[in-house]
Order: sequence, then structure tokens, then C-alpha cells
Amino acid sequence: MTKQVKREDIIRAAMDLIAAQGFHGAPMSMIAEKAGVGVGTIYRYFENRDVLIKSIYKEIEERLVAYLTKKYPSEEPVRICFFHIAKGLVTYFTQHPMDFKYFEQFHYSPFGEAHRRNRIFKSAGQPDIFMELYERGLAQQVIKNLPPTVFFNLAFAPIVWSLRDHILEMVAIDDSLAELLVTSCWDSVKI
Amino acid sequence: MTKQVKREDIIRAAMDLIAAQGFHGAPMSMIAEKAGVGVGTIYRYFENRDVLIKSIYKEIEERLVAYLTKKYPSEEPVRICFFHIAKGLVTYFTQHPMDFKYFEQFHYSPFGEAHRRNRIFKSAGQPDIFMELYERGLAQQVIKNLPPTVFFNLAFAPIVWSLRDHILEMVAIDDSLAELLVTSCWDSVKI
DNA sequence: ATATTCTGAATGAATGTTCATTCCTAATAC
DNA sequence: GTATTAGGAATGAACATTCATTCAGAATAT
Repeated sequence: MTKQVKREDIIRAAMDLIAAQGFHGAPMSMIAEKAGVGVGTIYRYFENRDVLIKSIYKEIEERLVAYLTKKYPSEEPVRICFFHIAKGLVTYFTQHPMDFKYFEQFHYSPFGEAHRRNRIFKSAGQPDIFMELYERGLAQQVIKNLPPTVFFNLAFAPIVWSLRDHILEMVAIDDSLAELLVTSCWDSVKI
Repeated sequence: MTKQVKREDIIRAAMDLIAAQGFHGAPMSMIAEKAGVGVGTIYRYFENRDVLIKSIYKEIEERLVAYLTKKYPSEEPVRICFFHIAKGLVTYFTQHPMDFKYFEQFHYSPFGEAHRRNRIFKSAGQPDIFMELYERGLAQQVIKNLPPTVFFNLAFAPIVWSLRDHILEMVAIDDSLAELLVTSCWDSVKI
């Protein structure tokens, strides 16, 4: 078993456990057992628990940003770009519920609190499609004149909450409901 | 010092600590110290930690519901009722940021998970102004045909997120911005 | 009025448990 | 044979909860 594979096993195990049970339901001993390694082994791959947790977050974030950025129609109107991102979020997280749950656990924890100051998707190197969308929308006067924070909240908070409800099986978001949801978000910010 | 006063001291101390630092930053010993009582004393007023935490939640919830229900214009159109609730939320939580922070901590924790399920599935109990609003809106065809969950998410998620940002001082929500925010939420659910 | 006994609220040291982390030994690679 | 990696028991820190003890004030007796 190569080093890389063992590292992946640890990440996979930790992610699944934390997504399913929260940080409390995922002690190092349990992660080790699920990954099929000794507890001490984890510390050969990650300096400590915090580093492990942040590494997992980074991996998920990279996958998500890659997904949203791929085929991003940057030349199209703001509205089209918004729909691309919003529907992309729904699709990605519907297909990767564990990623969503992990994201949520992370975000509402001391880790996320620290992370929140810098905006979510502002990873170095990546062009910030969110901010670009906001600025272009304002400049072209297709969206209301709102502070960026409030714009993002109107545009994405209902989607995130609905994804959570969908993943918790409290509502079923099919294609047509997703369309309606995303359209409604757009309705709230468009002029 | 009367019993009631001491109980209030404990609740106040626990609430402030948990709101500010999260559940982790509020061990019983610290709550006791801040309340000016012995650790054991807390257990004379609350069976255990969980009961204390849930009691605090209930007190806040009662205050909030009382605030929203007072002067509720139940005879007015759906739109007016929505604005009453939405603006009431903004006003109440702007004036009681600790209540908001506690609510948030509670909601994104194992306590909240359980609480949420109950709340949604058995909406029984007191006259639920939220559910009443949804049903009346649907019947009168003034709101889109959406599952209740998604309706609530569209209507309130951006408000909650924006309140959080306001309380964290990442955006300043004054009266006119609140008006714009609430109107935008209504725009997203109205027909 | 004063002394004595009783009561139960208040306390915080002690207990038991849960974990992250360490570190020594075993296994494996080179 | 030596160096590197894996393993998991041991360690110690953090915490919720308990419970034997204290003590102020109420009740009762003298």
C-alpha cells in the first residue's frame, strides 16, 4: 500500500465520520479504525487533528471550485453566469452529500469561524467568479444595489438551506424544483 | 439572593459564554465562576448540562415568539404579515445579538438537529404564524407553489445570514437596507 | 430572651470518562 | 544490517457529574 493511498484512506475515513456524526463523533481512534491504520500512523501523515480537518476542507473546496469553474460561461450575461453557479452548487452537492455535510460541520465550528473572515471561495490563484459576478451585475445594472454580503446571502442562502433539507430528506429537490429555487433566488436580486 | 435570581444568574452566564465562545468555550466550571456560584450549585437548578442548554434555548424562543406575535396583523394581507415577521426578526435580533448568537450555536449542534426535525414534522402546538402565513399565501395564490421548507428558506435564510453578518460587523444593516433585504425576500416568493 | 437542634441550600474536591497526542516496539523496506 | 514506517498501549489534560461536608438561618426548647 503506497503512502498516497494510505493518506487517502485516512482522509476518506475522517471525512465520512465527521460528515455523518460531526467532529465529536469522530475521535482519532475511530478514524484510525475505519481507515484500517493505527492511531499513531495518522500522525505520520498529519501533524495533528486540526491539520487533518483543515486538509479535508481544502480538498473538498478544490473539487467544488474546479467543478464550478469548468465550463464557466464567462462571456455570457450575468444572469446566465448566475444560473451556472447556482445550478452547479445544487448539482455538485446533490451528487456529493458527504462533501456538503462536511462543509457544513466545518463552517459552523471554531474552524469555520476563523475561515469565515476571508470569504468562502477566495482561494489563492483561483479567479473569484463570485465577486466578478457581483461587480459585473452592479456595473451593468442588472442586479439591485446591495452590499456584496447581502447580495450573496440573497443569492445563495436559500440554496444552501434547501440543499441541507434535501440531504436530510426533509424535502426532495428534483430538477424542476431546483429550477424554481434558483429562479426565485435570481428574482430576489435582479432589478 | 433569591432562588429565582440565582437561576437567572446561571442562565445569563451560560448564555453569554456559549453565545460568545460556543459550547466548547463554556465548561460548567466557567459558567459557575461567571455566575458567581459553585459548580455543584448549577446542578441544584438544572438536572444536567443538556437541560441547562435546552432551557436557555426555550427562554430565548419564548421571548422571540412573544415579540413577533405582539401586534401581529393577522387580519391584514399575506404580504403585510410577511413584512411584520421579517422586519420583526431583524429588529429583535439586532437588539439582542446574544440571543441570535446563542440561537445559531444551538441550531448548528446536535441539539439543533433534533430540534429541527421535531419542529418541522410536528408543527402542532401554539398557533404557528409561520405555517399559517404559508398556507394562506398558497390558498390566495399570492406566493409561488413551493414546498413549505423551500418557501421558508427563500423567505428567511437571507435574513438570517445577513443578521449574522451584521452582528459580526461584516455589513451594517440600517433601516433602509433592512427594508431592501426584506422586500427582496418577498420578491423571491411572491407570484 | 437565649440556647439547642434541625434543615436543606451551597460548595468544590474527588471521580470516572473521553480523547488527542506521544513514544517505544514491531514490522517492513532498502 | 540499518533506516524508515506502522502500531497501539500509555499518558495526561479536559470536563461533566457526584456527594460528603459546611453553614446560615428556621424551628423548637428552656
